[in-house]
Amino acid sequence: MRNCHYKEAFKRIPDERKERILEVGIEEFSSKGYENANINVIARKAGISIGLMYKYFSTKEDLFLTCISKGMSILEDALEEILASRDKLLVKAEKLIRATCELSRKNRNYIKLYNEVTAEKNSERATALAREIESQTSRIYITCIAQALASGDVRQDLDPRLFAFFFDNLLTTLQFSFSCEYYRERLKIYTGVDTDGLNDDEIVRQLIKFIESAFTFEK
Amino acid sequence: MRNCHYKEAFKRIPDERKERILEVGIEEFSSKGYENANINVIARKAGISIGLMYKYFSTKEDLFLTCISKGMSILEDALEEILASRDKLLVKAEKLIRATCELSRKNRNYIKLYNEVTAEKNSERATALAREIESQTSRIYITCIAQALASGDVRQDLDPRLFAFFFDNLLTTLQFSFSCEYYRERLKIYTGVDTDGLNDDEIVRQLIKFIESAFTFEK
Amino acid sequence: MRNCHYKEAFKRIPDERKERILEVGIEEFSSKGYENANINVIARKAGISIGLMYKYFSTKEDLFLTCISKGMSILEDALEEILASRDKLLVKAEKLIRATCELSRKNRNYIKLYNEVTAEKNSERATALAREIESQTSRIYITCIAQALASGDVRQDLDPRLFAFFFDNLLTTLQFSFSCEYYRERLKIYTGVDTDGLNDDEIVRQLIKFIESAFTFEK
Amino acid sequence: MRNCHYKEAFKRIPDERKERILEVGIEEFSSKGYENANINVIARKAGISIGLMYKYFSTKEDLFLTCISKGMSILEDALEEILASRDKLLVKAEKLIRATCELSRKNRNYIKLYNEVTAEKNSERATALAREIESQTSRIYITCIAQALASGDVRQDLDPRLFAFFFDNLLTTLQFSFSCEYYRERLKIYTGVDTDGLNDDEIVRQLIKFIESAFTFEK
DNA sequence: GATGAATGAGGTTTCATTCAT
DNA sequence: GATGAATGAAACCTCATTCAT
Repeated sequence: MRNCHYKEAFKRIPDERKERILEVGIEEFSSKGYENANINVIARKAGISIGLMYKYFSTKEDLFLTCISKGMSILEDALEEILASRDKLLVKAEKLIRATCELSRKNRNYIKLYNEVTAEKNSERATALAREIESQTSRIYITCIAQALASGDVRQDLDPRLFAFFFDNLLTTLQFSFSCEYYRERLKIYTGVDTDGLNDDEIVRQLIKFIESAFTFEK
Repeated sequence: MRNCHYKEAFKRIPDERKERILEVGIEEFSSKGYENANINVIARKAGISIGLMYKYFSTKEDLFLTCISKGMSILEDALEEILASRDKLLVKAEKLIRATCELSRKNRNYIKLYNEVTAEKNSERATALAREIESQTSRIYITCIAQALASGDVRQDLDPRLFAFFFDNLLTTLQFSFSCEYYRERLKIYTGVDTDGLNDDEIVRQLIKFIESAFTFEK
Repeated sequence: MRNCHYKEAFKRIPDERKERILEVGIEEFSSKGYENANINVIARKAGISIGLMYKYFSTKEDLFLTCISKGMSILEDALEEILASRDKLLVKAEKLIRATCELSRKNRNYIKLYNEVTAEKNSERATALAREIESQTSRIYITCIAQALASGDVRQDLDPRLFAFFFDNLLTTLQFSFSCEYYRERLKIYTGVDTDGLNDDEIVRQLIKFIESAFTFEK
Repeated sequence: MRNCHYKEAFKRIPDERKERILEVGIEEFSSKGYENANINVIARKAGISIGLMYKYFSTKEDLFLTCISKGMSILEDALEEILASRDKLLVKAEKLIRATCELSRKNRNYIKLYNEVTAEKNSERATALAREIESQTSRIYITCIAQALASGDVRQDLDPRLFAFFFDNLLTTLQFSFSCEYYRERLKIYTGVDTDGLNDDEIVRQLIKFIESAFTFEK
């Protein structure tokens, strides 16, 4: 995440206030969606005046983008730590899946915000956001798999880019399935169990099985 | 999809007009999102008065839901035909993946509409929509895998419900990756190639590999 | 009531249908008020098409006026019978009061309609309505009192017109107090008892006392 | 009148502006009725934007209720002053009648607003309004008559509650007869004279006679 | 820097009335 | 005579943004 969507003034205020504004913003945007979120309400809940809000952010959109920056980098950081380890691919994968479950339970707001972003209709904004959010993670995923390929740890005819893509697709939907209303109900329909009542271990185990050798005869 | 969200009057009009209204509605909702879609614009583009629109649908939301019903049942029908075949699981899977690619290219609007639905923030509506949209498909997926399990075609320690879930997750994100702005850019970031320039065959082949024996040593 | 507000076509239809249309109209106008009544709904409830409604009445207002004509003449008829009798004034008054109570309990709709009319804001319409509705009754009241005056039955220094006016004021508010929501609650506040639980006899007796010699020393 | 129907922001503005908004509102509501009054017009005439109007009042209804509060308390205050005096009952009554005439001529808008309220069709709102508006006045009227009863100033077999009710009925209709279109024409029909041309003294004198010993033989 | 009062365009929804069949 | 589909003006209300203090 490089682009910065706040004004100079926002940089100068105490971290605590920064934090409060963005937390309230994330809460509002993630629970109501971009259109239904109300910037006047966000200002009030954050304990600052609406005038000051506009000293910090030029538009509602900029506030939204700054909230996203914060939310996404928190999510990224958690996963990148794991990706940076020297574990073998499947071990990393398992750790990532487990971390994804935990992260989703703890940070529903951030995930919902991410979900909101993925539904962006405006082409320009969507493209810019995808670049901001997905570039780094994708690079790391691809590198990991490429390394596994080089060291002969995985089948040689796989395409690292597409496999990284598929794997991230699974993690992404898993996140949503823990956090976002529609996906939560969908998971419940598939498993027959409420998301909150699900056993993470079982999901991790099955997902590992799935990517390890889904739909193949048992050996 | 059972629930019906239009009024009696809508049932009585010629199919051609029904079609036009819903097509325009789907175009508007999928390109701008629910909040930014404008019913007056939809009415005008569909060539009817706004008053008549309200003779057909009680609220903007009902029009939206009817658009969704139409869009989703078209998508479902295409996939269920394949699911009903007597092919072996992996063959079915391949057909499904290929059909998903084609469907997504041809019906971007419907997929975008589905994507809009998955981002629904209102808990009640999200739950109701998930039930309407996911119930039948999930049941079929689960049944297919359960049958494969019974006939020994797949590894015996998999959970049919979770595997169906994971597989559908892959199809869903694949759909989005062909149709929705954010996901399209994300796919481009992963593959390095613009979605329109992608070779479906390669994606199908790699995805089959992925679910067949992802992350396992080549034999 | 002389003026007629319906079209030729309305005259020609069977009485039963006339009756039904006006009854439904009275029900709708009296329960929702003129503005909130919906002529399309009235047509549907009366079992005729809206097109036909406009064959019978040029405008919503004309339907309203015709409903009023019907409602008011029913109320008038009941009272005029009493007024036409040869009883002495106080006897007539008592009969009128008692009849008013009964009438109000039985014909809440008509009274509410009358109440709606008395709140008419448009000066022209208000004037025309008052003339249509009040002329005859007022004339009879005045005549009665003038006759009582001539025969020495009442104090000689009263003005028949004003006394008729005051007396009718009391009857009118009494009607409203039995039928119209606001006035019903107001009566409850004054008496401490719900209108439905009130004893008509007591009201009649007290009202007779009131007009007979209110606020004077007992002899 | 206790309940408050405006927002905090309305409390904070200068009295002059408060006054202007409510005066314009009362003018609009009383001349057109609740349904036909237009808040955008009220805002424009009051010299404020519609947005600001909604900062002061949550809904059209709340603006209406606040207008009523103002109008009714002005009317109440004028009468309560008289009621609080130590005059004998008939003296008080005469003062009240005379004040009612004057008040009605000077405050036609307020009376018309009150008239609008008395025609409220919605049961809940009607009940709430009656309680807000009638409770205090009724209590005072009843007390006055009860005191007169205790001191032997009036006939001993009257019911204070009903007599208060009847007396207030006369004052209420008198008010309407000076202010509201329908009632004005009705008064003209009864008296033969236009309301504006009426001599208040004569009305006061006759009404006092009416309540003092209506319909009784002269002694 | 900080405030919050003020703006006003724009969207959803209603319903009296028309008119082709 | 009878139908009811169709019209479209108009009203309430929201909220991003500005700016005087």
